[in-house]
Amino acid sequence: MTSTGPAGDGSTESSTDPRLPPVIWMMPERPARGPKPAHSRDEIAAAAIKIADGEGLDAVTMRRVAAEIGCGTMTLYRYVPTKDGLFDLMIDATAGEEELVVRLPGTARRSGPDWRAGLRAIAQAGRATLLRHPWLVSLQSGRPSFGPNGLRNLELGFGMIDHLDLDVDQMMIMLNTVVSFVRGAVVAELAEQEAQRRTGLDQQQWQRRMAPYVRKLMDSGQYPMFNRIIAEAKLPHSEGGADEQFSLQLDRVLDGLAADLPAEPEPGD
Amino acid sequence: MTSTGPAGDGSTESSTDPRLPPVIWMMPERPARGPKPAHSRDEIAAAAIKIADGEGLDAVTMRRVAAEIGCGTMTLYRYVPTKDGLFDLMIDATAGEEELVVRLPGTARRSGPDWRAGLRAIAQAGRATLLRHPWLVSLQSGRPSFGPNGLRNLELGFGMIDHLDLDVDQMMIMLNTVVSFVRGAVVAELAEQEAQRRTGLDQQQWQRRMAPYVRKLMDSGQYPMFNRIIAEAKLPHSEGGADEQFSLQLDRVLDGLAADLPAEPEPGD
DNA sequence: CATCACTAGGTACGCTGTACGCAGTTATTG
DNA sequence: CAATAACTGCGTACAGCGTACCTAGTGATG
Repeated sequence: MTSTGPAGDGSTESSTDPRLPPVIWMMPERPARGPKPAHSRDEIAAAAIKIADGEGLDAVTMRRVAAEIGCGTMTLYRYVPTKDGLFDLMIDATAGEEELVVRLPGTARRSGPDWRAGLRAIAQAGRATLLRHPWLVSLQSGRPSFGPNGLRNLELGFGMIDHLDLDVDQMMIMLNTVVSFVRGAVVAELAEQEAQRRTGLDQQQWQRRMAPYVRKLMDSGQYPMFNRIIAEAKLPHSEGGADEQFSLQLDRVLDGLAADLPAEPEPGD
Repeated sequence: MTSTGPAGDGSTESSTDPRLPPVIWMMPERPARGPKPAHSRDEIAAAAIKIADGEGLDAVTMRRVAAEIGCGTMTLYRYVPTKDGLFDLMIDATAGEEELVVRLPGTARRSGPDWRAGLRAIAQAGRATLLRHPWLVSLQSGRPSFGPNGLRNLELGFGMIDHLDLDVDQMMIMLNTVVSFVRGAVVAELAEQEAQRRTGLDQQQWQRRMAPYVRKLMDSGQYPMFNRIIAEAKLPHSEGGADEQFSLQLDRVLDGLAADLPAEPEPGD
């Protein structure tokens, strides 16, 4: 029933069970001895990302990635312990794309960078990355990223608010709120185009397929709000509007965070 | 290279291409003629959800679901056009779990329900559902839900803020901000346990596998913030604390939304 | 009762992730 | 310098996936 395995409940558990796939970041990129690997993690991640960007996450198969970098399928397993390890590589590579060196002049609280501008930069960079790589959301949902680039970003993020003298839990709340909002907002933005990618349809075809259903719903008269949305909503159709809408919503979230900070010392001299 | 198919670029596009998988909600649940189907959509969705809850989304295969309801594998395709259609059924079934009939006494703005309490109820219900079904996030990322239950919730949501006399775009911004935040927040909450589910490990095993890597990172001295998080953070370990933290963050988001509303007419008589 | 649209389900195909084993290559060691 | 051990590269093979296609049975309608 449970289908977890035929036997072996693993009664004797050593500290590091060799049966478990290892964390990829624990393995050295260059072997201590033996020939130099023909490929690098960056190259592999770039190839996988290129495929995912162009053909969707489902197109990222071990065979496909191996072909992309020009090696045998099983050779890939010399670089990556499992397919999830490949995903870890992709996640961390996208984390490396974000340029978060927003070392702004610290003017506001205490002495330090402008935390609001810092979080804003994190949010904008995160949104840009997620929009550039629509598949990232589904990968990030379900695995914390502890690769070198992810860790660097984490350090930068906490550095943005370090001078506020909050305890770690409060800092995590601030950052998590922003990151959560960004992820959720991008999910909404991507919902349409991601759906059409999964089914392999372009915008025209997707609308063509949905149109009869949408019309049926509107004619039923049961969904007045839905009718208004279809008839009146301008948001989903304007391209540049999304940036502005995101920015506005982000300001609301930052307002909320600012209101939750302990009373700011009087700025006046 | 593209491997999209051997031939047939589909040059002649009729208005409704029969090659496209149909929208499941367009197909009648009961056939007009012929024998009554042995199973219902609700039953199939419930079976799939049960499997996903218990064994993870990867365990939801057509064969497995068919076995669960006691029919042949291909029989399932009599009820569902494709596996994505099964996912649509699961999504809408979870939408049906949410009890949003929070018809509160309208006291605040104009005459209507308390929009803040309404959005709060939506957020709490959404979070509860997502926590009850960890796999839901990855399904929702990438497909808008237009099933009957989803539409009902959409109508209820817009109904919560209808009396505020906003235009449709502004209403969508409000609702999307809340929904986005909820989804993102739950993703953060679920990250840990979802990761361990994907790899089939329990909390103990996951920590055991990560422990050497975490220790290495801490000993490297390169990540001071990471060190502080591991050493000082109490949040991830306290169970009931998550509810409270979510509630606090949600209040921040709602504060931001309230601040963005047009000036409220003076409540004083 | 005959008809025929429908349901149920078996078989088969191309695809996936990956376990395993073998040959070739190179940094270290005697 | 030669031997060795550790490593890379990769072909084969297998179980499991989604699902196209086909056959047989069934029950409401005429």
